[in-house]
Amino acid sequence: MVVNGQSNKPEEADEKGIKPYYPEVAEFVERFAAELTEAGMQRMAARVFACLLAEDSGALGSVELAERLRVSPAAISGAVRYLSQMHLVTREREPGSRRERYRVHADTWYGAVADRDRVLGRWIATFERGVKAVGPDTSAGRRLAETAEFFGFMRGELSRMMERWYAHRDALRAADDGPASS
Amino acid sequence: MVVNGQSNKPEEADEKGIKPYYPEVAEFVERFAAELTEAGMQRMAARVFACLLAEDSGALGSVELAERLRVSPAAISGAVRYLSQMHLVTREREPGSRRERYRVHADTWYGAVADRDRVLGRWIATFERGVKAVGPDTSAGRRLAETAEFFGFMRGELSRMMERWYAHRDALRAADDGPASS
DNA sequence: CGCTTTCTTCATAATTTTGTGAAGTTAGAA
DNA sequence: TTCTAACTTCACAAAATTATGAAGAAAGCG
Repeated sequence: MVVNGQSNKPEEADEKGIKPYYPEVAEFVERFAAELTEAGMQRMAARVFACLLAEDSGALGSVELAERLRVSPAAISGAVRYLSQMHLVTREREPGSRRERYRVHADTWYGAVADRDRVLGRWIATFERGVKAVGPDTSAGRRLAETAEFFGFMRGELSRMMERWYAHRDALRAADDGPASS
Repeated sequence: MVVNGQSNKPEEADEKGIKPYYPEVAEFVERFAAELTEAGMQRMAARVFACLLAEDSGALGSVELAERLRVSPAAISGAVRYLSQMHLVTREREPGSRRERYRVHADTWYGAVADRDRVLGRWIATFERGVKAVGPDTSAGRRLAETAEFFGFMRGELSRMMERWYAHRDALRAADDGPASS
């Protein structure tokens, strides 16, 4: 039986040409997961997410995730539920297989921003109630009203920002694909 | 000795004209705190922050916060440390008094955005290491590089967004102050 | 039609976070 | 100088989160 699994070697496939799960990759995964955790994401969810980001295929099943993160497969389930609620990961199932795979998309961040949009909506509603509670003509009322206004502004800006990002990204890709055209 | 303090009445100042800590205000505080918690903020910190937002003066000492939140003053300390690291609250001390007060600013959000800026910086660095770890010519490497690019883009956009916000806000204020000029 | 694989759910255990009271520290007041 | 008011730190208790193994369910395979 494996006692503590502290192997410092790749899990499998030493010389396949495809980079397996080397220690440096694990280091990236754990570091970014820690940063996400610090920013408020659940720890396990952060680890799963980082792990998927660093995976060539961008998708893994729960068994593979459990192996890489040295954690029981059951622990993956809750993490994935959280991530899919956040629209950071989607579930997919290859036809003809029971096995589910969890995938990060190239434009994962679109989902995250869309989610932020809904969150902002709730916050704005809460602030509007708050203004009523403290009274609109008080200092606190003005502060809360302005905060609601700020979030509303942000919400509008966010979608436009995403449009600009896509334009920016496409420009980058064009530059990468055909720099020899000059 | 007070046994459980479950009073449903304002803490003080019933008819002073200034609205004290009415139940509706507490409700706003708890609701918004819950939403912030859900978004990843520590619970106690969220409650303190919401409480300050709903306070007319925008500033309170730890004893007052402890009263309003029905919590021991010691619990305030950690929450405030967290909030000031986040640049959501600043400490101030009236000259000639030992008492510290914790304040939210009118433009609290500027600090939050500035903080986000630093966080994004760390993330970008982490992603650049990640690209090295998986290899720049792999799918994962391209995904990580693009993610770093995305965060860099966001970082730039954020500061411009804040400028637009201030312009927007000033326009609103002008409209509020002098709508009779037509 | 039952076996195997894979995910989920559940109860429980372990860990981490959060809250508390008490003691310590510091600044101003008498 | 000594006292008081206020915050902080510390050790420990309470609560919440997270991880686990086992049992259950669902889809394909033989």
